[in-house]
Amino acid sequence: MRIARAGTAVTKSQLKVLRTEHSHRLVPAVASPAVQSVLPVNEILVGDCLEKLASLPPASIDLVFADPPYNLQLEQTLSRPDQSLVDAVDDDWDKFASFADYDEFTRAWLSGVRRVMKDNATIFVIGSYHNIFRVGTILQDLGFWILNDIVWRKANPMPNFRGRRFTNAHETLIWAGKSAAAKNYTFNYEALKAGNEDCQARSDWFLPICTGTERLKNETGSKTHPTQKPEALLARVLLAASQPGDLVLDPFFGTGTTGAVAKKLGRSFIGIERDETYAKAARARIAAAEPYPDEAVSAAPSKRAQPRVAFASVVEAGLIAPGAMLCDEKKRHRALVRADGTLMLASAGAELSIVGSIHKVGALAQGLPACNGWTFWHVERNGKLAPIDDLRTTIRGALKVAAE
Amino acid sequence: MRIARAGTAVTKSQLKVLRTEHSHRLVPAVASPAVQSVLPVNEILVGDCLEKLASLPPASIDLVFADPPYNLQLEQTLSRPDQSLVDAVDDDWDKFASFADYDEFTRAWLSGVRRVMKDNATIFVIGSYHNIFRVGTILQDLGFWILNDIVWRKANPMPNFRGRRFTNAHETLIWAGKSAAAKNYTFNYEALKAGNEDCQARSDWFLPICTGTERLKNETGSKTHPTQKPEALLARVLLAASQPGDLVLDPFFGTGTTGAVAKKLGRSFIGIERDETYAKAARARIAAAEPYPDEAVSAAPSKRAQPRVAFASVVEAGLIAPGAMLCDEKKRHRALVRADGTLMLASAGAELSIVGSIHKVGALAQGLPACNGWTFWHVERNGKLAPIDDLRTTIRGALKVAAE
DNA sequence: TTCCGCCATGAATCCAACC
DNA sequence: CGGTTGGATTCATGGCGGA
Repeated sequence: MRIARAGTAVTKSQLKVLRTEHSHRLVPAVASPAVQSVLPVNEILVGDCLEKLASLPPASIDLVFADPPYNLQLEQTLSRPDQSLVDAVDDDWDKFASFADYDEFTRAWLSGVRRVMKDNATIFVIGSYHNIFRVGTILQDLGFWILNDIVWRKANPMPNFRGRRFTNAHETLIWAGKSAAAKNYTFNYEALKAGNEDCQARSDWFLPICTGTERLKNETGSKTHPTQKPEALLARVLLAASQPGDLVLDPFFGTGTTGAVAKKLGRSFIGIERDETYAKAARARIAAAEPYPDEAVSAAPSKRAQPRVAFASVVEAGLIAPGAMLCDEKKRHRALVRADGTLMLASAGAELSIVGSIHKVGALAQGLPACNGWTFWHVERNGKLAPIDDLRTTIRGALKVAAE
Repeated sequence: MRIARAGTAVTKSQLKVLRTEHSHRLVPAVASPAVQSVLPVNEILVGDCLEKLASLPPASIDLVFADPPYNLQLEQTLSRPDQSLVDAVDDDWDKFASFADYDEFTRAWLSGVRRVMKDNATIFVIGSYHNIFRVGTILQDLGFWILNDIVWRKANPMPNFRGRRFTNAHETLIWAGKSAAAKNYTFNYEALKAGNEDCQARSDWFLPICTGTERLKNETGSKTHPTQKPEALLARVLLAASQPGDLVLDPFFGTGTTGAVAKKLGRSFIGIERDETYAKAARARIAAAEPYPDEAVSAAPSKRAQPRVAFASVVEAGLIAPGAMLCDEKKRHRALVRADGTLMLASAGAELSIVGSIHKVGALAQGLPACNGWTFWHVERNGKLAPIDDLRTTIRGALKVAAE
């Protein structure tokens, strides 16, 4: 049995699961020993995704992680404010002639993946607004059952350089079961809760993007793959929805983040990748990966820093009303609170149009280069002046419950 | 003209936009004065969403906020009641049929909404993983252009009682323009940034759900509407993507959160709601809402809206004399001011014939593809270097006085 | 050795007015 | 309508080199 062979440190409860699967599903699926023997565990299949999927036996996979092309549809170049050029994803593999073409491609690979999933297997697909809605629709149309959509909030996203949209600071993962009937999928609820300060794991995850030494580079020092995912993201996926010894399929393997994390966490993997350059880098990477000690294979609580609070959220929360007046401690300067969280300086007789952040307006009022608006501006409550920093403290108390 | 009436402090460039829209779109659309006169500003249209949308003139709306139904099993507007999801989860045909019904409904109302949107209008649609993927796909298929997907992270989501999934702690908003060609949509970038600690606004928003006194209750104490959205969410939408006086459409008005917030923020609204009970609650709520003071909601001055000033007029005004020398902040480059408002680069020993605009010469001096000459070039005054942007500010001040 | 400043960079559907 | 020009625009992090 390849699956049993590939597993490491299988616990009693895990054994029970394996046994159950064996008796109910694996046996019919692997009636032909010839087929079973070719299940390429911990290997990278280099070639076309659909062909390689078709070569795998049905109902053999425990978990799927898929990072398909996003179909970004970029048409121009983009420069940073310092005139440096953004290194965009312009690879051929991300180009599709139309939404219809992208849909056809998506339907094909998702159908192929669904065939090789065990009935209680689940799938994660990651994407952005360019493609994720199409992926989600097709998942539903094919009979998958969505369990959650999950938001990967990026700690350090690329800014919006032209100031014409919100900073695109997240990507979306869809987590789905093979069908609505499959209720006995793996979800390590207790472990996730224990690793999250005894608080249920939420559908929003806060993680940095992949940079630094984790980011693979080629000989010339440029990135090996344009869209390498952070290992922390894959770790959270595998820890949440698989057990040690499980077999994880990644049909868009790239440089093998899924494989490296699977090895570290005591899972097996099968990767499909059509680009030999990526596959080669993945092989070297996975060979160098060291499995963690068994007892370390559990979710680790993440550090949390003091959350940054915007003055706009103080206004939104109703702690101070638009139109209210602020002043400094000595009542020498006054400013009006606006609905969007900016201030308008109320200078005697002068132009009333100075509008800006609490910090900027505080600095302008005093003629200083900078100012901490939180401590400079005060609000009158019960005849006493209190710094608006007190309002921030209130907000932080509420945030602490849920924010990371 | 309702639109001009509603506008406040219309600038020259805005007037031009209005004129363009008037001549190209509004006039043909409102050929019949009777139709124009019935634009039901600040009213709630009680009835079928599609019918009411069809009664509105085309290209008349500045911003749309839509919170469509997504519970297939309870949705009565769908042409076929759906029992298939519960009873026959394995039946792909039934499943497809019910999704198809939802898709048909979605395509219908989104088409109706698109017709009444001005070309530079945008739309926000909110949903969860049950429906948002289908909404996003249909938005794209209808020609809308997605600008962002936005995640509303809930401060206090309902816990997951079964412990079989991640706590569903967010909802998704899709922000889209009417088409990819429409680039001049409203996005109050600078105000959002100023209200967010001078840091550009991200695609993930953290807000509490609607509870407490904000939550409408009926006589028996139960909630009036099952999915009432928090006003803070609507406030952020309106503050980000509309201007005071703009007309906001909400085709699923419910208990009127959009209308109440629009009134408070100096926007107009049109609501469509088929349930008279909800509409009645909304009317009372909006009547009780108090607008914030004008100066708390007026459009924040943005650099983009400032009138253009030619460097030639700075020279003409005598603020800097022909023959004067400019340099960059680090005194690495020097250029001579010419009487016609062009600069001549003074490179050491090399050809002196490089002449061009402040931007071109700045770019050439640094070997960059582009440069903002206003902030790059400096002039020495009283032993200190000041950017020539200061001179532009002086000119603009004079222009402002002359205009009044 | 440590600290500080400078520089590079990340899945990006990223401008608008004028001639 | 297309080409050209004006000029507005960035956050967090890691690496590196000099002090």
